[in-house]
Amino acid sequence: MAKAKTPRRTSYHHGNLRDALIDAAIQLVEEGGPDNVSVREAAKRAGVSPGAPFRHFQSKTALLTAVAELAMSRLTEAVADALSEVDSADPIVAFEAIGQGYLEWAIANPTHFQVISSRTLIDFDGSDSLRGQNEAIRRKMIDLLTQAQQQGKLAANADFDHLVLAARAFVYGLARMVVDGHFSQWHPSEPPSLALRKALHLFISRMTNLSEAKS
Amino acid sequence: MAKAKTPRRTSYHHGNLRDALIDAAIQLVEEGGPDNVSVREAAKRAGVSPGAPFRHFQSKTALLTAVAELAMSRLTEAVADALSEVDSADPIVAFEAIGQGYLEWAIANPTHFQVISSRTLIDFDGSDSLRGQNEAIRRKMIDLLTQAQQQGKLAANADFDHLVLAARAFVYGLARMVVDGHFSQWHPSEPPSLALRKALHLFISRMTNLSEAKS
DNA sequence: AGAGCATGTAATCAGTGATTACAAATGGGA
DNA sequence: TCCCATTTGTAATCACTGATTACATGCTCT
Repeated sequence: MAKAKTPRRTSYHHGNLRDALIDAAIQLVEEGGPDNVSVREAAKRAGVSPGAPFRHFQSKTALLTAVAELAMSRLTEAVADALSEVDSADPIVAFEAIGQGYLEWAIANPTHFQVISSRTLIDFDGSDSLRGQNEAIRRKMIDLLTQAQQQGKLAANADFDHLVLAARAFVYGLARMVVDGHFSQWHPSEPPSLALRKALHLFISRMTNLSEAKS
Repeated sequence: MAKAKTPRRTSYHHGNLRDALIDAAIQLVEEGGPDNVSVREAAKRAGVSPGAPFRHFQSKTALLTAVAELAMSRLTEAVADALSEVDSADPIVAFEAIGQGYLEWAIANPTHFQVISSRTLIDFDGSDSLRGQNEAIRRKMIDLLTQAQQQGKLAANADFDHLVLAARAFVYGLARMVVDGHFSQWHPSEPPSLALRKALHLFISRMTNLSEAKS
């Protein structure tokens, strides 16, 4: 899938430098995290001079933003896959599946997750793609909660905004704790990923059942 | 409180360079976040040559780790203050207060929060102070849950580890969403901090009440 | 074929973390 | 009191980074 690493090139022009740079940047991200990416190294791997990338990306941030857009697409796919594998009609099960899919993707692709959730490495707000895909997931969550409520599986006065906020914060927090290395020494005998799944299920079942929280 | 910014110095030796460097680094962190810190600039502000800091800190990471240790102490204080202001004997109220204190401190000191929760800028695992203070908070949470259970305010079979994990992930997630700028455009009319408080309260009351989650 | 534009190069800049050889000051022991 | 070892800071330097500029090349369209 990836282009040949050898930067052999016969013509003066590269032909597809933009994509080659993104590929190289992804490779660098996978090798050593976002901090491992340098424009020069990406240029070198594309077999091109250090200044060339700036014809295609205004800044390092722009290059990493392009990487983030690809990564975000993969995350969206992962979430969609997780949803499509749910064989229950229960919207709350689907809701949990989103969290599962998100979490599993983040753990399987920690460096990419770091890229898309950073706001210093990339220009999130400046990318319609990033904002759009993020918002799409959020809207899907609200849809599912709405369905759940219509099916009488959620308190009639449930506050969707707070519920979705809580769910997002929870899953995001779990993912970041993993990615940020907060589980580097993990004493409970249980493997981390299992603990995460259980914690997620605990969270979902507690937060969404009909019993009402006292204000 | 801070030393004079003017690096006027009469003697060859600085006298207190180590502390001055930490002060300068804190100042830089407050001005523009962790990425704004450079050893050279800290040295300049301390009125000293670019190489001098390396007599006191093996690396930039070591300097930022020292900053993190101070920041973590402040966080510990903030949490302790929040706890001492609780005038209820209910351990679950105290439990929520820890979350509140943590969250408020993180929001009030976003850049310091970034420093202590990073694992690339600082050497967390290598600092007894950081690990210790972190663990102390975690243990306090478990103590409170134990009390709650003894007072019959928690399910008899509540899984403390998963509950504490969930609570930490939730609060950490909220804090990071704020710090990472995930609320830069916030559509609901409600101010973010209020929404966070409500979400936290929702979380605590749902997760800790006697009703049992179905496995 | 030639004009114009997109693309890549070379040279250069300022800033970074880090290391080294050297110089200055401090303080304890004779 | 004096001297010398240790601590502490300096100066020079290295390799690397993101970024900009002036220039060279080659593709494409009329």
